Amino acid sequence: MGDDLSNLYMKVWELTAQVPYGRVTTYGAIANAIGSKSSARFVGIALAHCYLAPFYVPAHRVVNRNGLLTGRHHFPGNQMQELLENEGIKVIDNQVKKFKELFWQDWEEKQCE
DNA sequence: GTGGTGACGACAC
DNA sequence: GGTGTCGCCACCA
Repeated sequence: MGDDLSNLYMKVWELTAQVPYGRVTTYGAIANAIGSKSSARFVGIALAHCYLAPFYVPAHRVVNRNGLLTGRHHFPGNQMQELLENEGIKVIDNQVKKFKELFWQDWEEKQCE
């Protein structure tokens, strides 16, 4: 594939884009899905470059293991929280309410090999 | 080619 | 149970 962008970044973006409306996921879950479970940091970096993705990446649905909106500082103002609340997700004290219930990790197993 | 960095996670104390 | 520390792997200067 002649992808100019790194395949790892692309994986993170695709997995993030698979998160359905009103659901959230974690960096570790994505890291585990791309095969680098120990590199949850890399997921955050990939989302930080989500503007490079050729499609819309709901990065606001990705929070840390504690359900905290650690990445909201990278959004203009409190857009991240507004987007989550717009989807019916209650955010209190920068933390997703009922995060454990809204947590979603049912990645589509796209086995092409 | 090397060093530093980063939207985190797990473990130790 | 909170805090501190290390690890981790790809990107950027």
